[in-house]
Amino acid sequence: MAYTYQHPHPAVTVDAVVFGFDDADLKLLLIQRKLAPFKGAWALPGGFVRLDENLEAAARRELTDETGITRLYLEQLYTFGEPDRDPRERVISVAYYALVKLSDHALQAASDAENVAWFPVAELPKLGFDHERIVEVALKRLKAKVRYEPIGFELLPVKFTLGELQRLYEAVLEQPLDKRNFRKKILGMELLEALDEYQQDVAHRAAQYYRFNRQRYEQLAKRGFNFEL
Amino acid sequence: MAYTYQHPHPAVTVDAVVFGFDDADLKLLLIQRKLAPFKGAWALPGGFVRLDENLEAAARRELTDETGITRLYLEQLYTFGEPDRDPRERVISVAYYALVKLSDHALQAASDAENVAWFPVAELPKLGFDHERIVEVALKRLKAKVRYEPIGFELLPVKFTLGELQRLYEAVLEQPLDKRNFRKKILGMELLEALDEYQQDVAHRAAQYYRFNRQRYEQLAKRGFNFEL
DNA sequence: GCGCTTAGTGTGTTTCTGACACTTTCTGCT
DNA sequence: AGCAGAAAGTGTCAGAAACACACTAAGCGC
Repeated sequence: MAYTYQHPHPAVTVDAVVFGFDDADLKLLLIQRKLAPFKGAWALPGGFVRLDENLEAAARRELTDETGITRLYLEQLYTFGEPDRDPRERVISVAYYALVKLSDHALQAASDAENVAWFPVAELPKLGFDHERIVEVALKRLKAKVRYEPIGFELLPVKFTLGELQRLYEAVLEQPLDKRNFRKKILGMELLEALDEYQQDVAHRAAQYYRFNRQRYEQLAKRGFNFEL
Repeated sequence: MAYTYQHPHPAVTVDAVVFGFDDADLKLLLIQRKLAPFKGAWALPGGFVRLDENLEAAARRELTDETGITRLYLEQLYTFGEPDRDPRERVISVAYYALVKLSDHALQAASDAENVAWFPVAELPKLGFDHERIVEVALKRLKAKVRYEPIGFELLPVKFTLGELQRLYEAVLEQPLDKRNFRKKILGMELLEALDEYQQDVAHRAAQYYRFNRQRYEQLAKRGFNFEL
């Protein structure tokens, strides 16, 4: 079947930069390409947009198909459209970045016969297309956004300790934070609920679990409150 | 001439939200459509991306063609791709926002037989397509960005007074600012050069002119300085 | 020379930021 | 039993930044 137009049309794809966090490193989800171009190379999950779906739906669909991931925070990142970024034809890619709770989506290997793996962002392999550039932009955006919107919680399980939260911020911001100041600030916002629950089976004093109260955040945000770290 | 593909391709356009400032209001540049759909309605300048040009080049070309504007600050805003946003066919629009010095591009009417006009952002006409949504996103972005990057200067002439600068910020942020604190803060950054030049022919004390020192800003930015207002 | 208009200027208070070190609790090893 | 190791949890002080606030200076028109 063929599709004909009076003017030339570029192809449009979505690509997703999917971040996860494993209590030490910020990680990125990549797939190994089965087809040319860049056959065998690692690349961002993504694919062509269908004519009847919007861009975000396309990103979600591709992620589910290629990696099995379903629940995630997804936000549009930037659109990459250099004429030569794909050797086959003119392809414009609308990139998204996503944050997932690694605990939810354990290390399921390949879902679709494709090779899928998490890489620490500090040790990424060479990527196909202009995907290294896309990752760079995504990291910059994540780093900026995590400071003024409470999106860090999307990378943690529902219940987490303040230590885990701090390590997450340190990994994303690539700088150490002072424990006392960090706790003072984050608890002072009154967005976290302390649970009557503590770590089990740890070889040191057990930390208390907390939960992010999104409802409360949204109420405060309406009244002009700004998350800031 | 016809173009044929094996898979359906959407059309891709660029649209630009062009802001200007006239010493009182933030303004937006619109064109009146000559053709269906939305014939006669006001809309954002924009058009189809050619296959051999990148997205930003397409935005610049359309702006020059439709409005005659050449020198401007241009940055990608967001990509809009709801399946039904254009009644003709599936059209994905990569939106840009631009800041221009109104003084440079005086009220040249129509350059291309098209009707072009500046509207105060508070008094926009109904717009075609989903362009009202695009403007909304652009305003939000401008409001956020103007606080932590020195882009406000793009809306002013090279030489400006501190009063003009303050009025610009007040217009963009939609809130009054304290004159003494504003001056203290902006001068404290040492990004403005005071010129030996004063207003002429004003019916009150003449204000001194200043100039934004971009070089200095870039040097400081490299060393970790953050503009913030 | 008086009235109108905008430019230009400093201080004190409060709030926020950032540096900094010890005690508590739990496990595992001897 | 007790000691070593590891991370949790906790408060204060000093300097910096934010914010509120009101008068004098200069130029023009009448």
